[in-house]
Amino acid sequence: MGRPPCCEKIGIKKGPWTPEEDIILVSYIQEHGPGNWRSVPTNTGLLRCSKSCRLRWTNYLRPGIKRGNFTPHEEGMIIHLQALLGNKWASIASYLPQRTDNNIKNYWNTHLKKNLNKSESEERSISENMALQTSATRNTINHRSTTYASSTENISRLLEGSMRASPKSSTANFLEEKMQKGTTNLMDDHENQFPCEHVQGSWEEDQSKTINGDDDHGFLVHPKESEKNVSCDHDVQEDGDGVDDHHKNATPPLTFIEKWLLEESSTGVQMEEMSHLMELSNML
DNA sequence: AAATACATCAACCGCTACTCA
DNA sequence: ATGAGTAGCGGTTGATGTATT
Repeated sequence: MGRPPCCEKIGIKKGPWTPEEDIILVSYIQEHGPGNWRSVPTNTGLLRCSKSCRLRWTNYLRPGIKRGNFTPHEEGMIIHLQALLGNKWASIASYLPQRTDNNIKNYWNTHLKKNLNKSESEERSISENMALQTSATRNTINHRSTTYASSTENISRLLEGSMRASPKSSTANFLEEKMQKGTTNLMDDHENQFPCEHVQGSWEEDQSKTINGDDDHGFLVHPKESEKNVSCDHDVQEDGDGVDDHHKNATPPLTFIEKWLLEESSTGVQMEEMSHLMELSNML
């Protein structure tokens, strides 16, 4: 028979989220943690379906999301993981915890796929392709310098706007209070309030490590700073999703991957990634 | 300066997987 | 064992911004 989609309910709003809605959602998740999305619209009064709330959080508001330019290394990771895993964007995203699956998917479709096809037609080697793609893509995206480093930044910005525009809501007060207390670093709260077992997916675990690590706390990291942490602490969770039957179709050029990773691994970070990739390749 | 084409990405849709009663 | 409900994933669309003519 089939259940009607939740979004077909009357009165459910669609389209772009407003700053006010973002604030409400963020403050609710601050209080209750992500999960139980069904109850979010009910408890917040948001005229959005649970799905939309979840997507908004995971793709945009979630702490630790890095926006803007993909680094050459990230590009390389995506290209090779795509070759390895196919269009398993969520799995690929688990290797790049600061990027969302949606983000990676978009980037692949708009930049990498195109360049890859072009390159393939020129019958170049994969490593040569990577160099080409890297420089080409950098040229393409450099004009877009909107590095939207963290969701706190987003929220504080929109908060500023909404506070100027409208009388303070209780949620706005809640957030502003946090900011003024110097705990703009919502991630501290996030850590306190979202213990790892509460959060789902691989990101949160990766993220909690990233957040706990070093001196920056993930949330208010300067874009440049956060870039330094790209692909650090990739404690990839093999939750089964990452390695599935899709791989059977893939014939990954593992030697290239290994070679590339070795070449790239001057930072040492990639060694860990490589070991994960090797694990994957062993399972194929 | 205006019109048009192109690029980007947030958000939606529909499907599958998973959980639980 | 089964079916309903929910979460998550991947493909696609549409709004918006930017470049080009």
